[in-house]
Amino acid sequence: MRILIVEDDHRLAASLRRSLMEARMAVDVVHDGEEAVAAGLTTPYDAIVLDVMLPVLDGFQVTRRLRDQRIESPILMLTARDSVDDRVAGLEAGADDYLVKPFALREVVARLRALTRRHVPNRKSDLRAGKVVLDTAAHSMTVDGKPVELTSKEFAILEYFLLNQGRLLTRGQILEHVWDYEFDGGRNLIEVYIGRLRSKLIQAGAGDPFVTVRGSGYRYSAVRG
Amino acid sequence: MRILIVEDDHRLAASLRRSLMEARMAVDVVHDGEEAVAAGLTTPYDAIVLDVMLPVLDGFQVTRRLRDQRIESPILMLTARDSVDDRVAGLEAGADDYLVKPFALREVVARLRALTRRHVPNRKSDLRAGKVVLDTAAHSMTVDGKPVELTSKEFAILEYFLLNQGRLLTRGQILEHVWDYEFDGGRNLIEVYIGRLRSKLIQAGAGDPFVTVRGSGYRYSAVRG
DNA sequence: CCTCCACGATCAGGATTCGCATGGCCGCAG
DNA sequence: CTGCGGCCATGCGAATCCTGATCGTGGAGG
Repeated sequence: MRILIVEDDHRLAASLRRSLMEARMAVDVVHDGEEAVAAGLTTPYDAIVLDVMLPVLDGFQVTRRLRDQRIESPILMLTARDSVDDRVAGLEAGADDYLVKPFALREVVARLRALTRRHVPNRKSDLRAGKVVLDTAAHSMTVDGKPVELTSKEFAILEYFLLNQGRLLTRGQILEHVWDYEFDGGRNLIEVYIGRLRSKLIQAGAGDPFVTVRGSGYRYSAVRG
Repeated sequence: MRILIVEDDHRLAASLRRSLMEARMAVDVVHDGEEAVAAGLTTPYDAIVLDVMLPVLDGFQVTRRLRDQRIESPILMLTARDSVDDRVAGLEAGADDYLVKPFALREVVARLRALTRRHVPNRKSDLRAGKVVLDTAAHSMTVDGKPVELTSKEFAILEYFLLNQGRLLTRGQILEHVWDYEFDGGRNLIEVYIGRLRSKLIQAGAGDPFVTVRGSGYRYSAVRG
Protein backbone atom coordinates (compact mmCIF):
# COMPACT_ATOMS: atom_id res chain seq x y z
CA MET A 1 0.00 0.00 0.00
CA ARG A 2 1.96 2.98 -1.30
CA ILE A 3 0.75 6.53 -0.72
CA LEU A 4 1.90 9.90 -2.06
CA ILE A 5 1.45 12.96 0.13
CA VAL A 6 1.47 16.36 -1.58
CA GLU A 7 1.52 19.10 1.03
CA ASP A 8 3.64 22.22 1.23
CA ASP A 9 3.13 22.74 4.96
CA HIS A 10 6.06 20.68 6.14
CA ARG A 11 4.75 20.27 9.63
CA LEU A 12 1.41 18.91 8.44
CA ALA A 13 3.19 16.74 5.88
CA ALA A 14 5.28 15.21 8.62
CA SER A 15 2.22 14.53 10.75
CA LEU A 16 0.46 12.93 7.83
CA ARG A 17 3.43 10.79 7.03
CA ARG A 18 3.74 9.52 10.55
CA SER A 19 0.05 8.74 10.76
CA LEU A 20 -0.03 6.79 7.54
CA MET A 21 3.10 4.91 8.46
CA GLU A 22 1.47 3.95 11.74
CA ALA A 23 -1.31 2.54 9.59
CA ARG A 24 1.28 0.40 7.81
CA MET A 25 1.36 2.34 4.58
CA ALA A 26 4.48 3.19 2.60
CA VAL A 27 4.64 6.96 2.22
CA ASP A 28 6.35 9.36 -0.15
CA VAL A 29 6.16 13.10 0.39
CA VAL A 30 6.54 15.97 -2.07
CA HIS A 31 5.95 19.65 -1.46
CA ASP A 32 4.77 21.23 -4.68
CA GLY A 33 2.57 20.50 -7.62
CA GLU A 34 5.30 19.94 -10.15
CA GLU A 35 6.99 17.28 -8.06
CA ALA A 36 3.58 15.75 -7.46
CA VAL A 37 2.92 15.30 -11.16
CA ALA A 38 6.38 13.90 -11.70
CA ALA A 39 6.02 11.43 -8.86
CA GLY A 40 2.51 10.43 -9.87
CA LEU A 41 3.55 9.74 -13.44
CA THR A 42 6.48 7.56 -12.50
CA THR A 43 5.17 5.60 -9.54
CA PRO A 44 1.98 3.56 -9.30
CA TYR A 45 0.58 4.89 -6.05
CA ASP A 46 -2.36 3.22 -4.40
CA ALA A 47 -3.63 6.65 -3.43
CA ILE A 48 -2.61 10.32 -3.43
CA VAL A 49 -3.28 12.80 -0.65
CA LEU A 50 -3.32 16.18 -2.34
CA ASP A 51 -3.51 19.63 -0.84
CA VAL A 52 -5.32 22.20 -2.97
CA MET A 53 -3.13 25.20 -2.19
CA LEU A 54 0.29 24.37 -3.56
CA PRO A 55 3.27 26.18 -5.06
CA VAL A 56 3.87 25.96 -8.83
CA LEU A 57 0.74 23.95 -9.67
CA ASP A 58 -2.36 23.83 -7.48
CA GLY A 59 -4.21 20.66 -6.61
CA PHE A 60 -6.77 21.02 -9.38
CA GLN A 61 -4.09 21.33 -12.00
CA VAL A 62 -2.19 18.37 -10.59
CA THR A 63 -5.34 16.28 -10.65
CA ARG A 64 -6.14 17.24 -14.20
CA ARG A 65 -2.65 16.52 -15.48
CA LEU A 66 -2.56 13.15 -13.83
CA ARG A 67 -5.98 12.23 -15.12
CA ASP A 68 -5.02 13.42 -18.59
CA GLN A 69 -2.18 10.94 -18.48
CA ARG A 70 -4.53 8.17 -17.43
CA ILE A 71 -3.18 8.02 -13.93
CA GLU A 72 -6.17 6.68 -12.06
CA SER A 73 -4.83 6.48 -8.52
CA PRO A 74 -7.54 7.54 -6.09
CA ILE A 75 -7.05 11.15 -5.02
CA LEU A 76 -8.04 12.52 -1.63
CA MET A 77 -8.11 16.32 -1.73
CA LEU A 78 -7.37 18.52 1.24
CA THR A 79 -9.16 21.83 0.95
CA ALA A 80 -8.80 24.80 3.25
CA ARG A 81 -12.08 26.41 2.45
CA ASP A 82 -15.46 24.85 2.75
CA SER A 83 -16.61 26.55 -0.37
CA VAL A 84 -18.91 24.64 -2.62
CA ASP A 85 -16.92 25.91 -5.55
CA ASP A 86 -13.79 24.22 -4.33
CA ARG A 87 -15.57 20.99 -3.75
CA VAL A 88 -17.17 20.98 -7.16
CA ALA A 89 -13.96 22.01 -8.86
CA GLY A 90 -12.04 19.25 -7.15
CA LEU A 91 -14.49 16.55 -7.99
CA GLU A 92 -14.81 17.75 -11.55
CA ALA A 93 -11.09 17.73 -11.93
CA GLY A 94 -11.18 14.08 -11.03
CA ALA A 95 -10.69 13.76 -7.28
CA ASP A 96 -12.31 10.86 -5.49
CA ASP A 97 -12.94 12.37 -2.09
CA TYR A 98 -12.11 15.48 -0.15
CA LEU A 99 -11.49 16.63 3.41
CA VAL A 100 -11.88 20.12 4.81
CA LYS A 101 -9.07 21.52 6.92
CA PRO A 102 -8.50 21.20 9.74
CA PHE A 103 -9.18 17.49 10.03
CA ALA A 104 -8.22 14.76 12.46
CA LEU A 105 -5.52 12.48 11.15
CA ARG A 106 -7.65 9.45 11.84
CA GLU A 107 -10.06 10.83 9.26
CA VAL A 108 -7.38 10.73 6.62
CA VAL A 109 -6.55 7.16 7.46
CA ALA A 110 -10.20 6.17 7.37
CA ARG A 111 -10.83 7.80 4.01
CA LEU A 112 -7.75 6.27 2.49
CA ARG A 113 -8.81 2.88 3.73
CA ALA A 114 -12.15 3.37 2.05
CA LEU A 115 -10.61 4.55 -1.20
CA THR A 116 -8.13 1.72 -1.47
CA ARG A 117 -10.34 -1.09 -0.32
CA ARG A 118 -10.57 -3.37 -3.31
CA HIS A 119 -13.20 -6.01 -3.77
CA VAL A 120 -12.86 -7.73 -0.44
CA PRO A 121 -16.38 -7.39 0.86
CA ASN A 122 -15.92 -9.46 3.98
CA ARG A 123 -12.83 -7.75 5.17
CA LYS A 124 -12.51 -8.25 8.88
CA SER A 125 -12.45 -5.06 10.79
CA ASP A 126 -11.65 -6.38 14.24
CA LEU A 127 -8.85 -5.12 16.41
CA ARG A 128 -7.85 -7.45 19.22
CA ALA A 129 -5.79 -7.31 22.36
CA GLY A 130 -6.39 -10.12 24.80
CA LYS A 131 -10.01 -10.08 25.87
CA VAL A 132 -10.61 -6.73 24.23
CA VAL A 133 -12.12 -6.70 20.75
CA LEU A 134 -12.90 -3.53 18.83
CA ASP A 135 -15.23 -3.88 15.87
CA THR A 136 -14.37 -0.88 13.77
CA ALA A 137 -17.23 -1.43 11.35
CA ALA A 138 -19.82 -1.51 14.09
CA HIS A 139 -18.04 1.02 16.29
CA SER A 140 -18.45 -1.24 19.27
CA MET A 141 -16.28 -2.99 21.82
CA THR A 142 -16.57 -6.28 23.61
CA VAL A 143 -14.53 -7.63 26.51
CA ASP A 144 -14.71 -11.39 26.88
CA GLY A 145 -17.58 -11.28 24.42
CA LYS A 146 -19.59 -8.90 26.57
CA PRO A 147 -20.43 -5.53 25.03
CA VAL A 148 -19.08 -2.38 26.66
CA GLU A 149 -20.37 1.07 25.83
CA LEU A 150 -17.89 3.65 24.59
CA THR A 151 -18.42 7.23 23.52
CA SER A 152 -17.01 8.12 20.15
CA LYS A 153 -13.98 9.92 21.55
CA GLU A 154 -13.21 7.01 23.82
CA PHE A 155 -13.56 4.66 20.89
CA ALA A 156 -11.26 6.73 18.71
CA ILE A 157 -8.55 6.84 21.34
CA LEU A 158 -8.71 3.15 22.15
CA GLU A 159 -8.65 2.31 18.45
CA TYR A 160 -5.50 4.37 18.07
CA PHE A 161 -3.81 2.54 20.91
CA LEU A 162 -4.80 -0.85 19.56
CA LEU A 163 -3.36 0.05 16.20
CA ASN A 164 -0.13 0.89 17.98
CA GLN A 165 0.13 -1.72 20.69
CA GLY A 166 3.36 -1.67 22.58
CA ARG A 167 4.33 1.67 21.11
CA LEU A 168 4.62 4.82 23.17
CA LEU A 169 2.06 7.44 22.19
CA THR A 170 2.53 11.02 23.29
CA ARG A 171 -0.30 13.37 24.16
CA GLY A 172 0.50 15.36 21.06
CA GLN A 173 0.15 12.34 18.83
CA ILE A 174 -3.17 11.41 20.37
CA LEU A 175 -4.46 14.96 20.12
CA GLU A 176 -3.67 15.40 16.47
CA HIS A 177 -4.88 11.94 15.60
CA VAL A 178 -8.23 12.02 17.37
CA TRP A 179 -8.94 15.72 17.45
CA ASP A 180 -7.85 17.94 14.59
CA TYR A 181 -4.29 19.00 14.17
CA GLU A 182 -4.98 22.58 15.19
CA PHE A 183 -6.89 21.73 18.32
CA ASP A 184 -5.48 23.40 21.39
CA GLY A 185 -6.10 20.70 23.91
CA GLY A 186 -6.94 21.63 27.46
CA ARG A 187 -4.34 20.89 30.02
CA ASN A 188 -5.47 17.42 30.96
CA LEU A 189 -7.91 16.24 28.33
CA ILE A 190 -5.99 13.10 27.54
CA GLU A 191 -5.65 12.14 31.18
CA VAL A 192 -9.40 12.36 31.60
CA TYR A 193 -10.09 10.07 28.69
CA ILE A 194 -7.40 7.58 29.63
CA GLY A 195 -8.94 7.55 33.06
CA ARG A 196 -12.36 6.75 31.67
CA LEU A 197 -11.04 4.02 29.44
CA ARG A 198 -9.14 2.52 32.35
CA SER A 199 -12.14 2.38 34.60
CA LYS A 200 -14.34 0.89 31.90
CA LEU A 201 -11.76 -1.72 30.96
CA ILE A 202 -11.09 -2.67 34.56
CA GLN A 203 -14.77 -2.84 35.33
CA ALA A 204 -15.23 -5.11 32.33
CA GLY A 205 -12.54 -7.42 33.64
CA ALA A 206 -9.81 -6.56 31.15
CA GLY A 207 -7.39 -5.16 33.70
CA ASP A 208 -5.49 -1.96 33.04
CA PRO A 209 -3.62 -2.20 29.76
CA PHE A 210 -2.40 1.41 29.81
CA VAL A 211 1.11 1.95 31.04
CA THR A 212 1.83 5.51 32.06
CA VAL A 213 5.23 6.72 30.93
CA ARG A 214 5.90 9.72 33.09
CA GLY A 215 6.92 12.77 31.15
CA SER A 216 6.14 11.20 27.77
CA GLY A 217 2.77 9.56 27.31
CA TYR A 218 1.17 6.15 27.42
CA ARG A 219 1.75 2.70 26.07
CA TYR A 220 -0.86 0.03 25.53
CA SER A 221 0.16 -3.49 26.34
CA ALA A 222 -2.36 -6.29 26.34
CA VAL A 223 -2.97 -7.91 29.69
CA ARG A 224 -2.44 -11.61 29.49
CA GLY A 225 -5.57 -13.69 30.08
CA MET B 1 -21.21 -11.81 -8.68
CA ARG B 2 -18.66 -9.62 -10.46
CA ILE B 3 -19.56 -6.14 -11.64
CA LEU B 4 -17.73 -3.59 -13.79
CA ILE B 5 -18.34 0.08 -13.14
CA VAL B 6 -17.53 2.51 -15.96
CA GLU B 7 -17.79 6.06 -14.67
CA ASP B 8 -15.44 8.99 -15.14
CA ASP B 9 -16.70 10.94 -12.14
CA HIS B 10 -14.36 9.46 -9.59
CA ARG B 11 -16.43 10.36 -6.59
CA LEU B 12 -19.59 8.83 -7.98
CA ALA B 13 -17.56 5.80 -8.97
CA ALA B 14 -16.33 5.47 -5.41
CA SER B 15 -19.87 5.70 -4.04
CA LEU B 16 -21.10 3.13 -6.49
CA ARG B 17 -18.30 0.81 -5.62
CA ARG B 18 -19.00 1.01 -1.94
CA SER B 19 -22.68 0.42 -2.42
CA LEU B 20 -22.20 -2.63 -4.58
CA MET B 21 -19.63 -4.00 -2.19
CA GLU B 22 -22.12 -3.60 0.62
CA ALA B 23 -24.44 -5.71 -1.49
CA ARG B 24 -21.74 -8.39 -1.59
CA MET B 25 -20.65 -7.89 -5.17
CA ALA B 26 -17.08 -7.92 -6.41
CA VAL B 27 -16.42 -4.63 -8.14
CA ASP B 28 -13.94 -3.39 -10.73
CA VAL B 29 -13.82 0.26 -11.72
CA VAL B 30 -12.56 1.92 -14.89
CA HIS B 31 -12.85 5.54 -15.90
CA ASP B 32 -13.07 5.69 -19.66
CA GLY B 33 -14.57 3.87 -22.59
CA GLU B 34 -11.41 2.36 -23.89
CA GLU B 35 -10.57 0.73 -20.60
CA ALA B 36 -14.15 -0.40 -20.36
CA VAL B 37 -13.97 -2.29 -23.64
CA ALA B 38 -10.67 -3.82 -22.67
CA ALA B 39 -11.97 -4.94 -19.31
CA GLY B 40 -15.24 -6.21 -20.72
CA LEU B 41 -13.49 -8.28 -23.35
CA THR B 42 -11.13 -9.96 -20.94
CA THR B 43 -13.30 -10.55 -17.89
CA PRO B 44 -16.67 -12.29 -17.75
CA TYR B 45 -18.67 -9.75 -15.75
CA ASP B 46 -22.09 -10.60 -14.43
CA ALA B 47 -23.12 -7.06 -15.21
CA ILE B 48 -21.70 -3.72 -16.36
CA VAL B 49 -22.73 -0.31 -15.03
CA LEU B 50 -21.97 2.11 -17.82
CA ASP B 51 -22.09 5.88 -17.85
CA VAL B 52 -23.06 7.39 -21.19
CA MET B 53 -20.82 10.44 -21.07
CA LEU B 54 -17.28 9.11 -21.08
CA PRO B 55 -13.87 10.15 -22.33
CA VAL B 56 -12.43 8.43 -25.40
CA LEU B 57 -15.45 6.28 -26.22
CA ASP B 58 -18.97 7.05 -25.05
CA GLY B 59 -21.34 4.51 -23.54
CA PHE B 60 -23.10 3.74 -26.80
CA GLN B 61 -19.86 2.95 -28.54
CA VAL B 62 -18.70 0.81 -25.67
CA THR B 63 -21.94 -1.13 -25.74
CA ARG B 64 -21.76 -1.66 -29.46
CA ARG B 65 -18.18 -2.86 -29.37
CA LEU B 66 -18.86 -5.30 -26.60
CA ARG B 67 -21.94 -6.64 -28.31
CA ASP B 68 -20.03 -6.94 -31.58
CA GLN B 69 -17.60 -9.17 -29.80
CA ARG B 70 -20.44 -11.30 -28.45
CA ILE B 71 -20.03 -10.07 -24.90
CA GLU B 72 -23.49 -10.58 -23.47
CA SER B 73 -23.04 -9.27 -19.93
CA PRO B 74 -26.12 -7.28 -18.93
CA ILE B 75 -25.49 -3.55 -19.25
CA LEU B 76 -27.09 -0.91 -17.04
CA MET B 77 -26.67 2.54 -18.58
CA LEU B 78 -26.42 5.74 -16.58
CA THR B 79 -27.68 8.72 -18.53
CA ALA B 80 -27.60 12.35 -17.52
CA ARG B 81 -30.45 13.39 -19.72
CA ASP B 82 -33.96 12.07 -19.63
CA SER B 83 -34.25 12.18 -23.36
CA VAL B 84 -36.11 9.44 -25.08
CA ASP B 85 -33.44 9.54 -27.77
CA ASP B 86 -30.80 8.52 -25.31
CA ARG B 87 -32.89 5.72 -24.00
CA VAL B 88 -33.69 4.43 -27.45
CA ALA B 89 -30.12 4.77 -28.58
CA GLY B 90 -28.90 2.92 -25.55
CA LEU B 91 -31.32 0.08 -25.87
CA GLU B 92 -30.67 -0.18 -29.60
CA ALA B 93 -26.96 -0.31 -28.98
CA GLY B 94 -27.60 -3.27 -26.78
CA ALA B 95 -28.08 -2.02 -23.24
CA ASP B 96 -30.48 -3.89 -21.00
CA ASP B 97 -31.68 -1.16 -18.70
CA TYR B 98 -30.99 2.47 -17.92
CA LEU B 99 -31.10 4.92 -15.03
CA VAL B 100 -31.41 8.69 -15.16
CA LYS B 101 -29.03 10.78 -13.06
CA PRO B 102 -29.18 11.58 -10.27
CA PHE B 103 -30.35 8.29 -8.85
CA ALA B 104 -30.36 6.67 -5.43
CA LEU B 105 -27.68 4.07 -5.00
CA ARG B 106 -30.24 1.54 -3.90
CA GLU B 107 -31.78 1.88 -7.34
CA VAL B 108 -28.58 0.70 -8.92
CA VAL B 109 -28.41 -2.27 -6.60
CA ALA B 110 -32.04 -3.12 -7.30
CA ARG B 111 -31.64 -2.92 -11.06
CA LEU B 112 -28.50 -5.00 -11.01
CA ARG B 113 -30.27 -7.61 -8.94
CA ALA B 114 -33.02 -7.68 -11.51
CA LEU B 115 -30.60 -7.89 -14.42
CA THR B 116 -28.60 -10.72 -12.92
CA ARG B 117 -31.49 -12.67 -11.49
CA ARG B 118 -31.80 -14.65 -14.67
CA HIS B 119 -28.61 -16.40 -13.87
CA VAL B 120 -29.59 -17.06 -10.28
CA PRO B 121 -33.27 -17.79 -10.62
CA ASN B 122 -34.23 -18.82 -7.11
CA ARG B 123 -32.70 -16.03 -5.21
CA LYS B 124 -34.45 -15.50 -1.91
CA SER B 125 -35.86 -12.07 -1.45
CA ASP B 126 -36.40 -12.21 2.30
CA LEU B 127 -34.34 -10.28 4.78
CA ARG B 128 -34.56 -11.43 8.36
CA ALA B 129 -33.54 -10.16 11.76
CA GLY B 130 -35.21 -11.89 14.67
CA LYS B 131 -38.96 -11.45 14.39
CA VAL B 132 -38.61 -8.93 11.60
CA VAL B 133 -38.96 -10.19 8.04
CA LEU B 134 -38.73 -7.94 5.00
CA ASP B 135 -40.04 -9.30 1.74
CA THR B 136 -38.11 -7.25 -0.75
CA ALA B 137 -40.09 -8.59 -3.68
CA ALA B 138 -43.45 -7.67 -2.19
CA HIS B 139 -42.17 -4.54 -0.41
CA SER B 140 -43.81 -5.65 2.79
CA MET B 141 -42.78 -6.34 6.34
CA THR B 142 -44.00 -8.75 8.95
CA VAL B 143 -43.14 -8.95 12.63
CA ASP B 144 -43.87 -12.32 14.18
CA GLY B 145 -45.82 -13.12 11.05
CA LYS B 146 -48.09 -10.10 11.45
CA PRO B 147 -47.98 -7.53 8.68
CA VAL B 148 -46.83 -3.99 9.45
CA GLU B 149 -47.38 -1.07 7.10
CA LEU B 150 -44.34 0.86 5.94
CA THR B 151 -44.04 3.80 3.58
CA SER B 152 -41.59 3.37 0.78
CA LYS B 153 -38.90 5.52 2.37
CA GLU B 154 -39.28 3.68 5.65
CA PHE B 155 -38.97 0.43 3.78
CA ALA B 156 -35.88 1.54 1.91
CA ILE B 157 -34.12 2.61 5.06
CA LEU B 158 -34.97 -0.52 6.99
CA GLU B 159 -33.87 -2.65 4.07
CA TYR B 160 -30.53 -0.88 4.04
CA PHE B 161 -30.04 -1.52 7.72
CA LEU B 162 -30.96 -5.17 7.38
CA LEU B 163 -28.44 -5.56 4.59
CA ASN B 164 -25.83 -4.12 6.93
CA GLN B 165 -26.74 -5.55 10.29
CA GLY B 166 -24.26 -4.81 13.01
CA ARG B 167 -22.49 -2.20 10.93
CA LEU B 168 -22.50 1.47 11.76
CA LEU B 169 -24.27 3.49 9.09
CA THR B 170 -23.74 7.23 8.94
CA ARG B 171 -26.39 9.72 7.94
CA GLY B 172 -24.42 10.40 4.78
CA GLN B 173 -24.43 6.76 3.77
CA ILE B 174 -28.15 6.48 4.34
CA LEU B 175 -28.86 9.67 2.44
CA GLU B 176 -26.94 8.72 -0.67
CA HIS B 177 -28.26 5.19 -0.62
CA VAL B 178 -31.94 5.90 -0.14
CA TRP B 179 -32.22 9.35 -1.64
CA ASP B 180 -30.09 10.31 -4.60
CA TYR B 181 -26.41 11.07 -4.35
CA GLU B 182 -26.90 14.80 -4.86
CA PHE B 183 -29.70 15.19 -2.34
CA ASP B 184 -28.99 17.85 0.25
CA GLY B 185 -30.60 16.33 3.28
CA GLY B 186 -32.56 18.56 5.59
CA ARG B 187 -31.59 19.06 9.16
CA ASN B 188 -33.00 15.98 10.77
CA LEU B 189 -34.55 13.87 8.09
CA ILE B 190 -32.86 10.69 9.15
CA GLU B 191 -33.80 11.17 12.78
CA VAL B 192 -37.44 11.50 11.85
CA TYR B 193 -37.46 8.28 9.87
CA ILE B 194 -35.52 6.36 12.46
CA GLY B 195 -38.03 7.61 14.97
CA ARG B 196 -40.93 6.33 12.93
CA LEU B 197 -39.34 2.98 12.31
CA ARG B 198 -38.61 2.66 15.99
CA SER B 199 -42.16 3.34 17.04
CA LYS B 200 -43.58 0.95 14.47
CA LEU B 201 -41.17 -1.80 15.39
CA ILE B 202 -41.75 -1.37 19.09
CA GLN B 203 -45.50 -1.26 18.63
CA ALA B 204 -45.27 -4.47 16.63
CA GLY B 205 -43.41 -6.11 19.47
CA ALA B 206 -39.98 -6.25 17.87
CA GLY B 207 -38.30 -4.02 20.44
CA ASP B 208 -35.92 -1.28 19.37
CA PRO B 209 -33.16 -2.70 17.20
CA PHE B 210 -31.59 0.67 16.41
CA VAL B 211 -28.59 1.64 18.46
CA THR B 212 -27.78 5.32 18.34
CA VAL B 213 -24.08 6.03 18.07
CA ARG B 214 -23.89 9.62 19.12
CA GLY B 215 -21.97 11.79 16.73
CA SER B 216 -21.73 9.08 14.10
CA GLY B 217 -24.92 7.36 13.08
CA TYR B 218 -26.94 4.25 13.83
CA ARG B 219 -26.38 0.54 14.06
CA TYR B 220 -28.99 -2.16 13.63
CA SER B 221 -28.68 -5.12 15.92
CA ALA B 222 -31.37 -7.73 16.07
CA VAL B 223 -33.18 -8.00 19.37
CA ARG B 224 -32.98 -11.50 20.72
CA GLY B 225 -36.15 -13.41 21.57
C1' DC C 1 15.66 7.54 54.21
C1' DC C 2 13.06 11.61 53.83
C1' DT C 3 11.27 15.69 51.43
C1' DC C 4 9.66 18.13 47.91
C1' DC C 5 7.90 18.86 43.47
C1' DA C 6 6.30 18.11 39.11
C1' DC C 7 3.39 15.37 36.83
C1' DG C 8 -0.55 12.49 36.54
C1' DA C 9 -5.25 10.97 38.31
C1' DT C 10 -9.65 12.02 39.76
C1' DC C 11 -13.81 14.54 40.50
C1' DA C 12 -17.51 17.67 39.86
C1' DG C 13 -19.67 21.33 37.37
C1' DG C 14 -20.90 23.81 33.38
C1' DA C 15 -21.23 24.34 28.48
C1' DT C 16 -22.36 22.57 24.28
C1' DT C 17 -23.65 19.71 21.04
C1' DC C 18 -26.66 16.19 19.55
C1' DG C 19 -30.74 13.46 19.09
C1' DC C 20 -35.74 12.96 19.62
C1' DA C 21 -40.60 14.11 19.57
C1' DT C 22 -44.03 16.85 17.88
C1' DG C 23 -46.59 19.44 14.77
C1' DG C 24 -47.20 21.70 10.49
C1' DC C 25 -46.54 22.59 5.54
C1' DC C 26 -46.30 21.14 0.83
C1' DG C 27 -47.03 18.58 -3.27
C1' DC C 28 -48.87 14.86 -5.56
C1' DA C 29 -52.34 11.38 -6.53
C1' DG C 30 -56.66 9.63 -6.32
C1' DC D 1 -60.94 18.50 -2.88
C1' DT D 2 -58.97 15.43 0.25
C1' DG D 3 -55.65 12.29 2.14
C1' DC D 4 -51.20 10.67 2.55
C1' DG D 5 -46.40 10.49 2.28
C1' DG D 6 -42.38 13.22 2.54
C1' DC D 7 -39.93 16.97 4.43
C1' DC D 8 -38.85 20.82 7.62
C1' DA D 9 -38.81 23.76 12.04
C1' DT D 10 -38.82 24.17 16.82
C1' DG D 11 -37.87 23.25 21.56
C1' DC D 12 -36.68 20.09 25.11
C1' DG D 13 -33.83 16.79 27.39
C1' DA D 14 -29.80 14.36 27.77
C1' DA D 15 -25.30 12.39 26.50
C1' DT D 16 -20.93 13.98 25.91
C1' DC D 17 -17.25 16.90 26.16
C1' DC D 18 -14.19 20.01 28.35
C1' DT D 19 -12.40 22.77 32.20
C1' DG D 20 -10.61 23.94 36.65
C1' DA D 21 -9.58 22.50 41.09
C1' DT D 22 -7.88 19.24 44.07
C1' DC D 23 -5.70 15.06 45.39
C1' DG D 24 -2.22 11.35 44.79
C1' DT D 25 2.26 9.62 43.66
C1' DG D 26 6.74 8.48 41.72
C1' DG D 27 11.28 9.85 41.65
C1' DA D 28 15.22 12.95 42.05
C1' DG D 29 18.07 15.17 45.18
C1' DG D 30 19.61 16.15 49.55
